[in-house]
Amino acid sequence: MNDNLDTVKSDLERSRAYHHGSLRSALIEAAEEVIAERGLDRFSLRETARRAGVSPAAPAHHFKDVRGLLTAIASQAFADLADTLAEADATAGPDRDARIKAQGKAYVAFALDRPARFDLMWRKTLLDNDDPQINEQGDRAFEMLDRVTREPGAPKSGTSDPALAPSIAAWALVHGFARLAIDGAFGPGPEAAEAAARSLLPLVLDYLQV
Amino acid sequence: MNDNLDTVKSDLERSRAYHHGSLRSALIEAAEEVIAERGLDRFSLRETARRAGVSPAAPAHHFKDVRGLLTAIASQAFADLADTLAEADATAGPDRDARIKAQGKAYVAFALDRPARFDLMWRKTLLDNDDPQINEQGDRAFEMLDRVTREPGAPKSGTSDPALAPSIAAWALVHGFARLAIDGAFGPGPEAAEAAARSLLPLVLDYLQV
DNA sequence: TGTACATCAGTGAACGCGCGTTCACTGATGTAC
DNA sequence: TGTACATCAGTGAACGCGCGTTCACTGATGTAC
Repeated sequence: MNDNLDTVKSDLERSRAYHHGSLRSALIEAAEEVIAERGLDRFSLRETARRAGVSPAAPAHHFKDVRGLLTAIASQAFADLADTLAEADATAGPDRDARIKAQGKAYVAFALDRPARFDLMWRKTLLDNDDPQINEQGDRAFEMLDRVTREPGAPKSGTSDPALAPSIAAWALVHGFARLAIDGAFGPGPEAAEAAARSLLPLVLDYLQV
Repeated sequence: MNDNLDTVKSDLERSRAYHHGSLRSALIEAAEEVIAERGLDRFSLRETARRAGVSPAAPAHHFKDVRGLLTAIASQAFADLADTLAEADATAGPDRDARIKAQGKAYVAFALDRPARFDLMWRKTLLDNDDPQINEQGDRAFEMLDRVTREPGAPKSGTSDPALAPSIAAWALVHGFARLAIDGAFGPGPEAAEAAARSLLPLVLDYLQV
């Protein structure tokens, strides 16, 4: 208990310290904030450093460059997505159709919850596509969907086109719905997107017959 | 005939002329080239002017600002999309299911044909969303899909959720497929995207039962 | 326990860059008479 | 058909901006003895 108290420093103390202590995660947090507020197009590393209360040269000690920071964020986002889908699946009970729908709703909810971060996940030109982590986490997320959706009877890990088709169909449907909602096709602002996800998505999912 | 010959100038002559004659459309063409080559994130008005062989101040005589130029391009793109869908629909014959599938394939083909332009159409932060033209053409494109897909028997222009659901399902499916393909989810490069559209998309469309 | 020293994680100033837009201008075009 | 003149569509230089990254540096931390 005393140990704990001793190592916990106030924000003030931490801000005064020459060494930040957890700058890496603070930068990630600040960057997500910047993206959420200004959008991916107006993201900047300098602004991120400013928010973290640190000089513009500081991030270089934790990330190779701006692309490295963004890749770390996207990688974590894919990991979160995979976890979210796994949890939705587990909560949905045993019925296959219910599990697919639960994952679909969770996918859209994930996207709408933090749309700017969802943008980043797919803006490949800004990311280091050779990073092993981001690819691993991306695969993990798709595999969650694929495991339930795959045609019953198809080999578990078949990668031929026919075996993939139903999973891709489900993925495309929810991905497209999320994108359209985020991009304002159902009306401007996050409210319209949320409303569409609430009232329209359940109906839409009924037209997917896998 | 002579009239024609007299008014046709060689590229050289035109490039020398103080007045360009058709700078507006030349700028649009150059801008699409820049976007296609460098991607939307690295688009610039100055580079566009450079390609059109004109000073950086020239575009201001034809477009209010960079956003105006991009909006004009996106607006034209939506018009093209609507036309493309209409043509696919007309060519597909009378069968409803065939028409829906034809439009779906045309939608994806349109997106993959010029992915950077497709990006622009949905990058709302870069566009003037109050522009009446872009909204009109966007609506026109969706209505093409909606006209075939709408539940048989539902009122032609019902805008209630249940009436929209099948059309939105179709739209989301093809939009999501196109986005995933463009963003490299089926493999890197345009070849992988084209291959997926060829071999996977027809199978995927079978899981949509509207 | 105290000290010397290597390493680590910051600073802040400076770099060069390309951008969108504005400005006063000028050459070309079109129109009224 | 010719001329005066307004309008149009360009020029090119300059503006201020914010950016990512590099540099030599320094203060703090941790470790070997």
